[in-house]
Amino acid sequence: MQERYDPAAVERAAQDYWDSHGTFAARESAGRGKYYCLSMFPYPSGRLHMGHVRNYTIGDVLARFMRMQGLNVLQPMGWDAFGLPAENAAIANGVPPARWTRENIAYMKRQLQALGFGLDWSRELATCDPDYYRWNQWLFLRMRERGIAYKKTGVVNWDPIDQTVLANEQVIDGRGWRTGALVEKREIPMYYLRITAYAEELLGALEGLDGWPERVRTMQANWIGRSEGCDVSFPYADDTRAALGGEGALKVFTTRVDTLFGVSFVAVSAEHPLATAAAARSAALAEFVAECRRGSTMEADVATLEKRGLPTGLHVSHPLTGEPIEVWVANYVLMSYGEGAVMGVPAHDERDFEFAQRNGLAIPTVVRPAGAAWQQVGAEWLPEYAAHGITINSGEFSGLDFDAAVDKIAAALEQRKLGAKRVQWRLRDWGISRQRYWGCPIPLVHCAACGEVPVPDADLPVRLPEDLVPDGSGNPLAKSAAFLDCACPKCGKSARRETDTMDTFVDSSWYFLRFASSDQHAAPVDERVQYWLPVDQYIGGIEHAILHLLYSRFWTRAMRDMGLLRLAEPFSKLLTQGMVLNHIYYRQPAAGRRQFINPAEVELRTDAAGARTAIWMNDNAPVEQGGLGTMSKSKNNGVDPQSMVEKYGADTARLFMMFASPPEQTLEWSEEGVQGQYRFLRRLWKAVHEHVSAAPVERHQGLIKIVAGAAGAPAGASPNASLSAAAAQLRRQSHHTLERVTGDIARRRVFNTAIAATMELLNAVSRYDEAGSAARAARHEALEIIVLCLSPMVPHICHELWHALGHEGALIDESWPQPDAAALKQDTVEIIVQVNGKLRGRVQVASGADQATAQAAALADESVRRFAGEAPPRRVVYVPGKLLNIVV
RNA sequence: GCGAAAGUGGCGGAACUGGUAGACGCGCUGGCCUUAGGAGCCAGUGGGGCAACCCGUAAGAGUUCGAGUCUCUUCUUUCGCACCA
Repeated sequence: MQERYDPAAVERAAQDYWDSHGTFAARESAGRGKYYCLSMFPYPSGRLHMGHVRNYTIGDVLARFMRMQGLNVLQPMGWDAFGLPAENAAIANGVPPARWTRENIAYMKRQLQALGFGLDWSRELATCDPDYYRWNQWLFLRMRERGIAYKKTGVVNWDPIDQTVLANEQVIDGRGWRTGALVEKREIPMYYLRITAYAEELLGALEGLDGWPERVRTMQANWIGRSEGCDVSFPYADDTRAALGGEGALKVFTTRVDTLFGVSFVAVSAEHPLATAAAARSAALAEFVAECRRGSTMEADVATLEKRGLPTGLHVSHPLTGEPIEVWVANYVLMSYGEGAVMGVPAHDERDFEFAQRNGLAIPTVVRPAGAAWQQVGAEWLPEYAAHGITINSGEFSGLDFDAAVDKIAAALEQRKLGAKRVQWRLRDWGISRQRYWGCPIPLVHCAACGEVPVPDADLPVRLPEDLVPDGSGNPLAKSAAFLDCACPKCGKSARRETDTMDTFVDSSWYFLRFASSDQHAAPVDERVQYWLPVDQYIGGIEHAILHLLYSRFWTRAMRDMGLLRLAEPFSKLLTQGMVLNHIYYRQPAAGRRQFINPAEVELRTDAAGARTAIWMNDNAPVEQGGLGTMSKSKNNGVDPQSMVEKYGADTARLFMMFASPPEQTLEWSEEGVQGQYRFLRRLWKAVHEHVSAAPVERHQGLIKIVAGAAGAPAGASPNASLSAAAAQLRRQSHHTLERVTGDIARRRVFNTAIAATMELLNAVSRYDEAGSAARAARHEALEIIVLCLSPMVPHICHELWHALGHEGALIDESWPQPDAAALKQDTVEIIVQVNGKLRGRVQVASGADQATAQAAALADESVRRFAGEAPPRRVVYVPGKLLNIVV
């Protein structure tokens, strides 16, 4: 064994060993439990970032741990390779997205390999491979046959100068990112997947997902958003009938039909047919509707708009009283939710209250609290006004509580065929059409004679040409004759290919299934999915808590209903890792944009007064401190994992990631912290080196028995009996550490405390200075436990140290040991003594001591007696083995 | 705006089931050592106080023998909001 820790050499050797032995190639084999450990696959942006390193280290720790637990582990990796950044790179550099993407994949794959992740590379896939996306197309066609995929119009961001559809992130302050033109909303035909057909099941099944964080389940439940309410139709009044040229009714959905008698207006969205009709007759209204059509389609933008509206001058009739009610157009009503119209009940809804006050509309009170605290709402809004209560001023429906009022009013509406109770979902169908080049082509052909014709299965995949270079103005597929021109599969006449591609969320909605049968060329999946799925542990960023995970749950069910799977939930356990943060430093010029400065170039100085100043080392002048933020290119605060690996080695990078915070929380980058982990590994190396060079190491079969053997104790005797108190104490700590680490990884899924525990053990080994064969054996055992416990986190150095400690085989093939109960046994325990809940002393008592014994021991303590006084205690609380609280 | 979560020393964090607040690490202070290193070793390090002790987990209230942990209110930060992935 070398005296110096040389990470580069150690890591190369360990990786060569795993590669040449095919250690991580997963095999299906009966009789052994399986463990499918999956980290969310990366977008091949060019280089790995720290978020990836964190994500994949967590996965690798669990995969290696479970492998040592004797499970058949599958840990695959792939590439989420379609998407916008490749097109942006093409616009900037003129490189075709295909080439850019493939080069990025090659580079990032080398980075992943250098980090020593135990991945089965034989199953690697990229979503831009025709072998993969042909099954997207195949599955899409099956969904289309079943009515799961269907066509309707949808709203997109339109850049009028570039004549192109923009993604939300390409809209900055309502303007196109390249042209600066005001963005418009535009309706175009698109394909949708009927995820709402699964809303009930997706919501109900959340309850059974007990391996998922509660907060993710809550977020999904809120996203699906089941609400029970009532449809209400407001028949058109004469003026509206005249304007629209016919009979009809305005339909709204409400969860508060008990307040139906408090309606003082109805509001429709700017896209609603009634708004269009009214706008045709009024210039002011037309202007307002046009204004609502400008700006982005993002809900967050819409929700923060100033709530405004205009009357249409048209009326509808109240379904029960027949009173005329004016129709307004309001910018806060969403066409995509419910019916695109709402009834306004200002007295009992805060938004309607503000709207009515602003526009001088009536605010009739129709509900009072059960306690009769008030009979009429005031001029200032109070949250109580929206609470359920007793109906008033509601004709024959007055005096009812919420449930009764809803039942009676809904029944009355139903009788008149003007409404009925209904469940409404917030969840909308999933629009998958993208007017973009770098994605999976939608396999349809447009024929003048036959209309829209699906591409026959035998002709799949519809290949995406890989030599096009987008320029930002529209979809290059629509300009490529080679792609566009084709023969109609039905009539054979010349036809045109569909140029829309699929949302990249489609690609990622089933890749975890494909890993189980990535070499199957006759079908998307085969029987092997039944062996590997569900994923036992899925790991990824919290930012995917809703969309990706919900789409995957839906897609899996859709495939189940096609008979391709016997599985509903794809992910048994979910770990959502926190973001990686770093400091932000910048300078704000008098005019222009902030200049962000990389934290690696900044030095923090503390002046005499204790104030901390950040200095840019390039010019030795101060910079502004912008706090902490997620690592990103735009804030120039990223740290390149590559430089970490080169400087300290993969093990140090992995160890820091696992030590700096628990996996679900944000992780703050710290160069000093990384150095600390590097120091720890060097100390560990040195401790093993000193131990093995002090005397020859015998070959050991495993742990523990060595102590009894080396001390010459008779077989069957407790190994501790022949040990010194200090050696027995070291053994106890060794096995206690093993117990803690096992629980932390297996049960709690936290690694920072597991690492802290092994650090404590190494500190104890360093302090332990007894000599002799028993002492040597106890020390040897402690070092073996440290190396075993750390091996999932820092596998390279542990691989090497395991050999140094006298083992022939590879550490990764070792099984995870059980703590030795005999080593853990303790005769006395320390309990803390409180007086009135305040800590006043601590005493040693026998392990199973009863309350009287503990109390006597406690009162022998001088400090306890002083606070407890002479009078008998009013109450004594005793928690055996832990604490005694004397209340006086 | 709506939905979700998190606030503990100078810093990252620990305290798992309501029971010793600050494990472990970083930083800092003092000392030692040396083939002077971005090395190693030892000691100290929440605040106040000579001490006995007192105070202390974003702020404020409450439940309890006992609250960082449970409840309510407020503040701050982070994530998501359907075409970034």
